[in-house]
Amino acid sequence: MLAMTLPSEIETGPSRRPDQPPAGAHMLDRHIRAAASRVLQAREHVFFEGDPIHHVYQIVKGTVCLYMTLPDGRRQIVDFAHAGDFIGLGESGEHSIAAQASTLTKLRCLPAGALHEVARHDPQVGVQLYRALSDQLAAARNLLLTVGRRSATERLATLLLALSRRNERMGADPARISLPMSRAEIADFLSLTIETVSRSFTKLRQSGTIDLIQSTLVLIRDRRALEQLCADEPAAGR
Amino acid sequence: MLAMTLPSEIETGPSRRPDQPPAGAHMLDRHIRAAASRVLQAREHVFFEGDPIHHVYQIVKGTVCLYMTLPDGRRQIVDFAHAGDFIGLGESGEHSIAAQASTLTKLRCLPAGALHEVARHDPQVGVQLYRALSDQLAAARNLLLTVGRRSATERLATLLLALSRRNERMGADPARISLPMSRAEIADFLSLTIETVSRSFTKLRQSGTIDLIQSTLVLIRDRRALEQLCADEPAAGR
DNA sequence: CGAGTCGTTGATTCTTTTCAAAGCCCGTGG
DNA sequence: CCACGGGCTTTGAAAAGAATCAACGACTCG
Repeated sequence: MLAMTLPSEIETGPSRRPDQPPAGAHMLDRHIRAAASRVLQAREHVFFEGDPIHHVYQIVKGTVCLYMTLPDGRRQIVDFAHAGDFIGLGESGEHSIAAQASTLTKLRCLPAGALHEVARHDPQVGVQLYRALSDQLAAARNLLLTVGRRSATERLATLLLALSRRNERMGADPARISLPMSRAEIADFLSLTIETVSRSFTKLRQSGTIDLIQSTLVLIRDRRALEQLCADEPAAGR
Repeated sequence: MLAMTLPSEIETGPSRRPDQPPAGAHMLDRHIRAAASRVLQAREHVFFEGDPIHHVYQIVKGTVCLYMTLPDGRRQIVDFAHAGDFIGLGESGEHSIAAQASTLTKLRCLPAGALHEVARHDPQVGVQLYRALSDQLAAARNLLLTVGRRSATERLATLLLALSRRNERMGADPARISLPMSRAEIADFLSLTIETVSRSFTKLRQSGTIDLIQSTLVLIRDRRALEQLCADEPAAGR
């Protein structure tokens, strides 16, 4: 198992500036900066179901899909992790889910033991991890609602709108969505088949809701219609 | 394993008694014991989607279902909370899900602010809440796999086996399952209709896998068959 | 005992899956 | 530079599974 990082080692991070705040507000950032990083090609795995847990990872760049499988091969993607997100949080012993890069991805590797040790001593870090976990719980439950109760087209609309909103938050064009995942991944995320995903794209295109510039590049033409389909919030004052 | 709590900070809690144990191991329990409790009849709500967050609750007795709804009324139950479980963890601002008692239920009410304050000062408590949240995340993802990728009968088998295993953990008869929820709740949990749930029960009964003593009391006759249907673990050495 | 809720069963419809094949995009190699 | 091959995506037709619509039965509570 991994020993606690010594304070001196914390300083290792590249590009630290001396004007740091007094409290532990950025302790986590520091540890992350000090961590080893790892680059994965699309389709490479970060870890598999059942692997012993060594690290918690933070996505620096790219998209990672987290999935579970049944023995007969049926697969359910339970989350897509994007830049900034943590994966492997809250697990102990061995991984209960697998993580696979969807695109070229860069990760920071945080030794799990050390991270939890830090969290134990530094409430700030603990709170940060707690929040991250809460967000993942909320995401899982939202996906559950989508998969359990929405139709195929509604599911796709929900995904597109989520990606659009993500663009918005990141300062990118919310009407132009570059899909970081394949049809197969979308299918396994939305609990559909690739054929149904494809047909749903076609339906949205034919209804004028979206444009498909390429199979991986979507333009939202009618956001209202998309929101109507998701119907997650009574889309009132927007 | 766990870091020592700072003795001075432990003293902060309200209604502290002098016979406290040395470590923070029972801090959370104590706060819980000191908390107000609340009794709800079946179908009463603990809180609704959108309610401001005042408390985190721990179930003392009974079963609470947590659900989300779409504006048109479609409902997805995302979890059933049983005795010992926390509900309302990880939320902030207002509740994103609703909580409704399935049976006569007793809760302990923990003021959310105070609890988080304690967690901030006492890593033991923080870790406990973190674990509870991790468990909920794992549960949500498992349910996602079930709902997304299993057939109707498999879903029901998965639920029955989960309840059976829960009995096992609690020292009750794993072959005798007393369902604390209605068909409608099972349907909304497994993303089916009540008719399909009923038909799945019938199928399991007719295949000799279970007995239905009453609509709410199930006897497992062929556990192997049930495990086969779930196929969550290669059911090898069991 | 009657009303009402909850659960089961049946017939039909609908959505999605499955099976099958063609089209498209892209990189490779001639 | 263009032809070829392979994977990914789209489209079509048929089949399966679950939902819907409808009615009946069972249990519970006044």
